[in-house]
Amino acid sequence: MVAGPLPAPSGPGKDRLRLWIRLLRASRTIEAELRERLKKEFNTTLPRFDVMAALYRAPEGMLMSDLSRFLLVSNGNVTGIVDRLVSEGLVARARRNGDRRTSMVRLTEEGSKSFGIIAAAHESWIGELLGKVSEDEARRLTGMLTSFRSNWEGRE
Amino acid sequence: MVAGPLPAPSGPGKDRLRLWIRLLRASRTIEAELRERLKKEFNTTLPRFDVMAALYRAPEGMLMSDLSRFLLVSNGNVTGIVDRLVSEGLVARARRNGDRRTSMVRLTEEGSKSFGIIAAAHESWIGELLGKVSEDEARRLTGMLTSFRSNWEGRE
DNA sequence: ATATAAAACTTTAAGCTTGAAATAATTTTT
DNA sequence: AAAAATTATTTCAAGCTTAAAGTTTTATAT
Repeated sequence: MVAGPLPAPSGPGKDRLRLWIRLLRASRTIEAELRERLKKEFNTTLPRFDVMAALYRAPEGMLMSDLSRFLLVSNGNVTGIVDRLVSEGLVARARRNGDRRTSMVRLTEEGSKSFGIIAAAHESWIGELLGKVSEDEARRLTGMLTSFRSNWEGRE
Repeated sequence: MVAGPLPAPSGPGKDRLRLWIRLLRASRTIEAELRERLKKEFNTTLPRFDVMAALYRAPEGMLMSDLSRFLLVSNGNVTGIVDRLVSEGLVARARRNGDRRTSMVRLTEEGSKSFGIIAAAHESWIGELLGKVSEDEARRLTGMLTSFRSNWEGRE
């Protein structure tokens, strides 16, 4: 029994494997393009952008653990990124009276202004990069991915 | 003109932005789970797995630049990962007579055996993690992502 | 009240990642 | 043939990433 010269994978489960590979390649392709443009146009990075985007939606601020949960990255990771954003004056940590273990992290005035500009460019880039996906197709795909997410969250 | 307390984004282009966010979250969620299982079950990493998967499909070997192009990562990155795989005895570099700048990289006997085992587990994990996506839906999604890719490759 | 456990973070070590600079070999131009 | 340009790869510095271990503070149990 010989496998032959690399036939297209087939059999039960292969459709899902193929889906995963396509999904991964699509997101890596777009991610690479965004990373490059963020660097070139605004001298920043995707992780910094992600943190700022999360904080932009939360004017009252977020805990480090909120950030880490929301962004799907580890605690220690967020510490480093926030450290750098703080040293650049884009983000501030505010000690809390109630619980001295935690601190509220939020955008500074400058951070908020800066993010607004970058976010506008970011949105138009996405429009460009996904331009060939019709609005209708975009909604259908989004729907499928949303149902994936709720299934995921509901797993034991 | 006030933005209001964070309404769901709407307007032209918002559907594509939302799609991108969902796409990114789905792939990060799955990636994190795979990374954790690869570490726990086989004491390896996703980048190592990716390199070995590419080499598994190419018994005759691949150039470093082939690997880097195929995996969508930088040249220097591949150098490091291959270095580690070589030091673990899973991959070998073979100098070529024709062009002494390049070397053919391929799986060793051990690497190939090891990858076979890991790949089987990997495929069943994907089946499990995407289990709620029906085979039919998987094919539809894959089709959309494939057309994204060909559009992408055809852009100037 | 004291000890124990839990929670929120930070630190650390190892590895991944990129873009840019450096090396070395090959090809093209003059 | 010598010089210049190109190609394939590695090295480097800076930053991202994780899991695990360590700190400090708060909550719970005895």
